[in-house]
Amino acid sequence: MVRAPCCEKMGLKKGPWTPEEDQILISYIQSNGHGNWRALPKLAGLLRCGKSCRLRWTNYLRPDIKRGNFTREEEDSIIQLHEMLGNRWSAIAARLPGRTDNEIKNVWHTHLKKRLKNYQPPQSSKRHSKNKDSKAPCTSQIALKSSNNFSNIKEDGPGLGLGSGPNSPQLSSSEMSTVTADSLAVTMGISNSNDQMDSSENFIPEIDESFWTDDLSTSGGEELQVQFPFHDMKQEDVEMDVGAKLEDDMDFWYNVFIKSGDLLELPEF
DNA sequence: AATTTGGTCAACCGCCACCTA
DNA sequence: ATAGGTGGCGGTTGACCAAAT
Repeated sequence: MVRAPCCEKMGLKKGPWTPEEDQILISYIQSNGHGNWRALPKLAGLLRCGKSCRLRWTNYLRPDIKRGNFTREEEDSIIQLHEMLGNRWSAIAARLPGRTDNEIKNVWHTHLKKRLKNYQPPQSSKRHSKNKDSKAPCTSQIALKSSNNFSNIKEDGPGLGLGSGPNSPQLSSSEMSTVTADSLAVTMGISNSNDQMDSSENFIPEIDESFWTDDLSTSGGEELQVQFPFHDMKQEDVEMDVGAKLEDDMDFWYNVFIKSGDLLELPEF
């Protein structure tokens, strides 16, 4: 298939938008809507390609866009959502009213990655050596703070919302599809089995797309254990949260038990 | 004061999925 | 079934600015 040319035509302007162009675009969309982005610039009298117009509108001119710095709460939400969704910026943006995927992506790369990087576990911690790869997710404190939320976030389509991101629960997709429980009983625990984390660099298993399922009902009484790693937390924080002293050879995971047949309340977005 | 370095963010690029004929 | 058109997405770039040297 031959790709349609975009912005290749000579005479189409590129680069920053001027206030005049903005005004033209706003006026046109306000009175005509944006039925066809490709046709829009010509109809509106703009020397831009449709793609550029759409981007400008969705990322900057849309009336419902919230300008200004991100609050701490918003940043926390982004971290948490990124933990679950990975680099799916549009999915993250859909959960943050008034924020665009581009904006969130920028904030992630400029602020939040740094913020998380600074969150180093103590050198003496055993898990530290296991997590030498900086690419490994390091936002497990979010799971600690809000493990209940993990079970209640709805994906684009119906599903458990336990996340297909890099730090997703340890479930095979086949297991997951049968455990579309209606509710979660979230418990917390510590595992001291070293086989939770193998010695490979990326010990968090990947979950493929089939992880997500439309099947929200299930019968049977099986109980499935889902584990959230929080290997980057400071040991003392984990101990405080758990309310117990941790042994040196313990790995740091939350155990979440899903009981099928119960009711899972999904938030509305 | 001039230059370099680093951070920020708007915009672009290329790919992909979906829809329609 | 296939080609072409379109919108959407994520990665990347580059202009701009402020701080550091």
